[in-house]
Amino acid sequence: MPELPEVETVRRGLAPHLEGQRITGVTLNRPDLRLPFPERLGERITGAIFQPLDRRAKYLLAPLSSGETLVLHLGMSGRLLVIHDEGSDAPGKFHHKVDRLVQHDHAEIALEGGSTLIFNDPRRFGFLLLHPSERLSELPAFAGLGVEPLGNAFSPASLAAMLEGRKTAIKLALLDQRLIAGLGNIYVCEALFRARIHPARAAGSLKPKEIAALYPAIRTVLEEAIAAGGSTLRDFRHEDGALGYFQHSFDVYGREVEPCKACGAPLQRITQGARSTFFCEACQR
DNA sequence: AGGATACCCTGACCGC
DNA sequence: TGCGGTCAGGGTATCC
Repeated sequence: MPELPEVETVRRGLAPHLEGQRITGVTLNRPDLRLPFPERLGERITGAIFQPLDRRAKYLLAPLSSGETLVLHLGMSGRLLVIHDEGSDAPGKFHHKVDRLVQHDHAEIALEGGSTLIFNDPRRFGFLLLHPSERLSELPAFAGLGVEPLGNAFSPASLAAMLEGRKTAIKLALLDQRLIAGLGNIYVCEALFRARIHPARAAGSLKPKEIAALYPAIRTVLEEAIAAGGSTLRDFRHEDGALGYFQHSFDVYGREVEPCKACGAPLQRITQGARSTFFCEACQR
C-alpha cells in the first residue's frame, strides 16, 4: 500500500520518463475513481509539457507548462506505470496493449515520445485532480495538511508541540494528517516500535526523552524505506506494474504472533481507530 | 470541537 | 473446485 516512501519512489521513478514530455492525448476508461475525473481533462492537459515532479504527503504532483498541476493519489491499490509502445516501425516487438493486463487501467495519458502513462487502480480508492499550480492549497485535500515528516519544519520541538496536551493515542495522533502529513499505518507502527513507545499511550503523556527517540525513528523509518524503494527502480518499459510497490521487510507490521526481533516475545495486534496496530508488548512501554 | 464510526472498493485469503 | 464470508485501509463525511 502506497505511503509516503512508496509515493516518493514513484516520483523518482517516473521523473525521467515524464519531465519535459508533451502530452498528446488522454483516455479515460470510466468517469471517476474515488472522485470524478477533472472536467474536460483531455482538453486541459493535451499539449502541455510535464515540469519537474513533486510530492506533498502521499500526493504526487505533476506541474504542467499550462499552469495547472495534476495531483494524483494512489489510494490503497493505485499504480502508475509507463509503457512504451514500439509502434508499427518495430513489428513484432513489445506492444503494451497485447502484452499486459488492461483491467483497471482507468486513465491513460499519451506522450509525444510514444510512451503512455497509465493509472491502474483495482480498488479505486485513488484519485486524480487538476488545479492551478499557484493555488494548490485551495484543494480540500490540502487544506489543513500537517508538516512534511522529512521536511525542515519537522523537528523534535514541533513534534512535542503537536502532541502536547492531546489525549488521543499516540498511534492515532501520528496517523492524523493534520499533524504530520504522509505517515500511514505501516510506518507509524514501525516508528513506534523503534522508539519503544506503546501505541496506546496518550500522545500528550510522552516524555521529552521519548519524543527525542520518536522523532528520529519517524525520519529514519521513512528514509530507509525510500532508500529500499529506490533500489528497486527498474526500467519502466519492461516492468509491468511493479512501480509503487516494493519488497520491504518490516519489524512489526503484519507480524502478529511472530517473535519480536529485539526480545523474542510474540508480537501483538490490537485495533485502534478501526485499524490494526502491531507492536511488542514487552519492548514498547 | 474533537473523537468515533461508516463508507467507498476489489482482491486475497480462509474455511467448508 | 467453488463459494461465501472476512479483512485490508486513506481520506472523507457524518454522527454524537
